[in-house]
Amino acid sequence: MKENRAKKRKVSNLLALAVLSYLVQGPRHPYELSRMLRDNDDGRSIRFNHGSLYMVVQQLARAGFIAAQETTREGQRPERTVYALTEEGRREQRDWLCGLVEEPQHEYPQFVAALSLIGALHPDEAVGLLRRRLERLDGRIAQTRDLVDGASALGVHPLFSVEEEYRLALLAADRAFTERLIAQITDPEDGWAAEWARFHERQDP
Amino acid sequence: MKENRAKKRKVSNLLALAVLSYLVQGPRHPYELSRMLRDNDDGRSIRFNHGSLYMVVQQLARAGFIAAQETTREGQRPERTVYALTEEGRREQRDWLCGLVEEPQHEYPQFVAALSLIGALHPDEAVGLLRRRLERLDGRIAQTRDLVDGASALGVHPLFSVEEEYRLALLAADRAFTERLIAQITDPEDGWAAEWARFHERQDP
DNA sequence: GGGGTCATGTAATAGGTTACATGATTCT
DNA sequence: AGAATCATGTAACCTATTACATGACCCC
Repeated sequence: MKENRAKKRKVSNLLALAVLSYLVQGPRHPYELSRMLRDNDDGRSIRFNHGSLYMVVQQLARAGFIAAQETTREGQRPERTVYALTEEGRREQRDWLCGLVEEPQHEYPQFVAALSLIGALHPDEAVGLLRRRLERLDGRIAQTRDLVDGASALGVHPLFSVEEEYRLALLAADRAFTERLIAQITDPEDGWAAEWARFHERQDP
Repeated sequence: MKENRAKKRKVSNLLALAVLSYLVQGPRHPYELSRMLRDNDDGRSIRFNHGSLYMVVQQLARAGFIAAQETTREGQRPERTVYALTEEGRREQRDWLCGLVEEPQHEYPQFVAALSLIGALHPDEAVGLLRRRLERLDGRIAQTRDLVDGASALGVHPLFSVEEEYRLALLAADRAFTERLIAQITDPEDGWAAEWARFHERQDP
C-alpha cells in the first residue's frame, strides 16, 4: 500500500486555485475574475487563457466548490452568472494553497528535458548553445528585475512581488549552473569534451 | 506584426523530443522506446506514461517526422510496428533540442503560483508552512544527491547525471530563497508580518 | 458612421490520462 | 496450476486551447 502522495484534486488546474482564492473576497462573475487576473498580471504565474477560465469555473461548480448565485443582465450584453464560494470550496482553497506552500512539487522544466538529451549533440555545439543561453538569461534577469523595481517604485508592497523575486532566484541559479557546466565541458585538463566527442562519433554517424 | 517567438511545433509534447532523439540511433518499435525511457529513468525529466507514448508516436507519424517501416509479429504477441526517423524528423529533433538549450523558457512552477496567492494566508500560518517547506526541501536534496552519487559510483559519466545536478542547483536556490523569505516576514524590526496581518484582517473575515 | 477593440460567452478540436484487454512468461 | 507480472496495444474519457459569435462602446 502506498502513502497518499499529493492527493488528487477534483479540479487540478492551478487556474482553479486562483479562482477560488479570488472568490474568498466575495462572489464574482467569470468575466470579473478574468479581468482581475489580467490586471494583476497573474498570467505570468499561472497559465491562463480566456477559454480555460470558463472551463475551470464549470468544473468547480460541478465539483461543488462554487455555486451559481444569480444571473443578471445589463443592457443588451450577454447574461453574467455570479458565482460564490461554498464551504467545501473554502476548505479546498485553504488546503490546496497550504499544500503548495509547504510541499515542494516535482516539476518538469524544459531545460531538464534538454539536459537529459544533450548527449545527442556534439560537445562543441552544446557549448556554443550554452553560451547563448547565458546571454538570454541575463536578458530575462534584467527584465524581471525591472518589473519588480517598477512595482516597488509605485509603492506596491514587496509581498506582491514575491513570486517574481523567486523567479529571479531561480534565474540566478540557472545562470550559475550554466556557467559551471560550460567550464566542466571545456576544462583543458580534464573537461568532458574529448570523451563526449568520442562517444558521440560512435552513435551518430 | 509580432516576432516569431518559439515557433509552434507541430508536436509539442516533450515526450516526442525524447522519441525523436532515441530514433536517431536507429528504428525502434514503440514498446522498445517505452522500455528505454523507463530504463534510463527519463520519467524524472520528461512527463511520461505509457498511453501518451502511443499517442505521441501517432502524432509524429502524422506530422511526417517518423515513418512506419515494417510490421512484425513474434509468436502470438500483438503486432509491433517499427518506426524510423525521416529527414524532416532529424531536422526537427536538432532544431528543437538546440532551441531548448539556448533559449530559457518561461515556465509555471507550482510554487510561483502559490507565492502569487500567498497573501490570502495569515502571515503566521505562512511562516509555519515555509518552515515545513525547508525540511521537505532538505529531504529532496538528499534524495537527489544520493541518486547522483549512486550513478557516479557505478561509473556512469557525469554527463548523464547533468539534469539531476541542475535540479540540485534549483533546489538549493529554492531553499535559500525560502529561508530569506521567512526572515523577511519575521524580522522584528521591519518584517512584513504586521502590515500583512492588518491587510489580511480587512479582506478575510 | 465605420473600424477597432471591449465585454461576454459557446462550440469545435486537439491533446493527454486512465482504464481496459489479452496472450506470454515466470514464480511458487 | 494459479498468481503475478511483462509485453503490447486500443478505446473511452477528461482537459485544455482555438476558433467563432455578437452586441456595445469609443475614436477619429
